[in-house]
Amino acid sequence: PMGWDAFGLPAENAAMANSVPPAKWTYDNIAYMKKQLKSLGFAIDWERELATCTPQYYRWNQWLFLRMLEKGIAYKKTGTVNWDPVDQTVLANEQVIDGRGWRTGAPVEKREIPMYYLAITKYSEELLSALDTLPGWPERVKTMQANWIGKSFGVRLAFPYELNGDNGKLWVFTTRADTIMGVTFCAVAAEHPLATEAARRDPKLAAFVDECKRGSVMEADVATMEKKGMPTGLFVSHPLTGDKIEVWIGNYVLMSYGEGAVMGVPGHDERDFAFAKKYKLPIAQVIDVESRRYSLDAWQDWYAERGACVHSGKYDGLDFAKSVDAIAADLKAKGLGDKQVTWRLRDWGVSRQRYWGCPIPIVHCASCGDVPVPEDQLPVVLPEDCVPDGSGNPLNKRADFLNTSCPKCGKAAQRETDTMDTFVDSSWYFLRYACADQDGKMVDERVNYWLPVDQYIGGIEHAILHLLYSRFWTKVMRDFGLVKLDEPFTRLLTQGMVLNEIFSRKSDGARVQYFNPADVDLEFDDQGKRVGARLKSDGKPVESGGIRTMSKSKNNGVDPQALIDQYGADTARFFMMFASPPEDTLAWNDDGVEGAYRYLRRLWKFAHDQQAIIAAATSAANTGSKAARRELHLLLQQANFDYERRQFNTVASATMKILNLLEDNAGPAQGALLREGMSILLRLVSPIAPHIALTLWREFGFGADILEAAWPQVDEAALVQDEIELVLQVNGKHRGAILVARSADRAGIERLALESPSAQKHIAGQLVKKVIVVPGRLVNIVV
RNA sequence: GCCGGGAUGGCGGAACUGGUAGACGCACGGGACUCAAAAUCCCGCGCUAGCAAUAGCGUGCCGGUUCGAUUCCGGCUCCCGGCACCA
Repeated sequence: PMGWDAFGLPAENAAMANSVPPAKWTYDNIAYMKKQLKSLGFAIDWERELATCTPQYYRWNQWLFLRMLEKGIAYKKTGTVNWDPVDQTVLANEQVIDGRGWRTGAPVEKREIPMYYLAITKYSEELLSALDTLPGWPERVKTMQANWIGKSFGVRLAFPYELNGDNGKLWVFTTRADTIMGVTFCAVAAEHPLATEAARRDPKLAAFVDECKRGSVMEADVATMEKKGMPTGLFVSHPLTGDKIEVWIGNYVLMSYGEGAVMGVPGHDERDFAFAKKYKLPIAQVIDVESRRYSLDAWQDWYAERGACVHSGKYDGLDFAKSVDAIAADLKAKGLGDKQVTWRLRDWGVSRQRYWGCPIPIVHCASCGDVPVPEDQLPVVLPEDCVPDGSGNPLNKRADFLNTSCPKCGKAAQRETDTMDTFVDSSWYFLRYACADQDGKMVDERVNYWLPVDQYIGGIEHAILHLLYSRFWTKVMRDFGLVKLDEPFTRLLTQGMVLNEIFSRKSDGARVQYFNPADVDLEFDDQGKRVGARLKSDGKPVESGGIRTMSKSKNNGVDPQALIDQYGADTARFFMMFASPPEDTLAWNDDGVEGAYRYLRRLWKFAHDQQAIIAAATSAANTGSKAARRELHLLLQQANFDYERRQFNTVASATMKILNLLEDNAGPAQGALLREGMSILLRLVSPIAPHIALTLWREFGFGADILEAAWPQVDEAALVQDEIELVLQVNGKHRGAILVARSADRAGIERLALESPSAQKHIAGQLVKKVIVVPGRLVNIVV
């Protein structure tokens, strides 16, 4: 996962020293990387690195995983997965949703399987609070992470019950303890012990429990499915009143969240309200908001707002904070509850029943149990000739991989065939960059020099999972003494998604085949309306699946190499920078690439046409047109501002405006302006179109390496003007402009404005109520 | 459903803290150059009315604040990303 940007210096290309514009600018990416890495003090043997990075990577993944097991950061427990009852395999979420032509419409079941987890929740507090130490991260990403971690303050409380002669407690968690007197039922997950007990007594309940266990475990599915429930016939006692409360089984209660049970307050929770309406359960108002009228007829949003307790006995009149305090204190006195902080964040299940991924380094022995693979036997590597066929993990069918001996007792044993989530790999690859040649350790001291990453760039789709896992992994490595970092990424840029059209065709049976848009010809009628699409290779029609995120599975990605081959790297880069701000979603369309190509060719030609003039001019003689020079420095100011805020499309546009300006001032009369303008323009455009900028920079004798040149600075003196144009408005409507002296005072400006013919026309004898003057901007006459 | 984001011409987008909406470019139309084409250059280009000057309307929808709203506030609609096993 190297992810190097194609930010190459030009090869020493003979064509570029020529003043004939080359058709393309090319570069040798790997040669450049080697050179750069060497200059940074790395000695990388690239071929060797490619050949060895994967096993090296597995080795340290596995090594750290075993350390985590020792420290209790990694642990094993059962987890719930989506199970395909037809193929008897674990389903990926994507297969559940759209099938990719594999399992569309297949029944889905939940299944409990043993899995390895990483205790990310041990770091909840730090992962949340450390967001404040990341000013270089976008606010929206920090908000998403904070919501995902989901710290909430509430009360954990118990409903006592007696069952088969034993006393038990049904624990629930609530953020709304103030509504406790409104509890009219409790609901438990199908996997809850009380549900199991109820199912044992009643076959109808057993059938319902089975039904609940079918269906997806995905949060989005659970949240949108129809809420169903059944009474268990079991009762618990209200912890404060002692009233009998019936326990229900609800399909919307998840065993993996909180306690696997909830208290039902239909009076003040929208979901409970709908549930109570459906099953004719009592609904009680126990919170009053500004004495509004409560009605059982329909849900109102204010029912869920915080207010004062009513119909709650001794708690009546108390506000949210006071009632929660009082109720928590009373529960505590009875030993039936207390305040508790809970988190939405769950531990990270890293086991995957798939072939691609780092093997989990565990051996299962009949006598010794789960035995870690000894350090000197790491890495456990994958067989390289496995072919996944879509029916389960192929490692299970590989005797050569599966069969081994127990590291403890030496008897025949089996390897774990689950592999690690690939998010494990992406959680620390950036650390390894700083010490890729290190054979003896996971990372070494160089990491503390190079890291954290100054500027990290990735898609917005990684705002939560990848970025949170990386932060967690870094903190674990820190706590193990491997690195001295708290956070992996100082500044973060989240790109918007690049979308493209999806073309597909149903081939044999249900399987869908996807075609890259580059391989598809579009057909239009005489009005220019799209009428169809055909595959270039066989001329037969293909279907459009809409414009969506580029993905490998939908084969709608774009290879920038095609643009580079046709127009050169500078044009490809300039076009992409110009197309939209990096944070925005963009539907891919390369129609505009011709414009970028034209611009760079125009720049190249203009520079050479004016080369003699520019060479003859001296930079000291700023004798050119004052207005033009002011315009130049205004554009430079704008470009510098836009670079600062990373809005590169308007930087590209500023460089176009500068070329337009210089073209308007071509000729010997403006030699000084042209020289200064060209020197500014080349430096501004150099990060976007480095090859052409560097070549022209050298040819003009500005310096040997444009990357070493000082960044252009605005000459404040050039911005000063003697007369200022102010916008003239009457009643807020634009009615022309007036020209005033720089030194004009407010009264003078008002007079000039009122006297101007345009203002006179629109005032038309009406009474002038006031005149608003915004210095340097506008005058607004209110009549 | 929940969390985050978005909506401005035919298209991508611009308008920095409330102050000339549509910069810059694409596409399109007209012209110059050419035997012709390509390339290049010049002009036009939000909508409606008008020969024009100009006037009215216009930043997803409804309402509010303000001398003035793409920008601020309240309420919606639609679209995109994430929702823990695509990674």
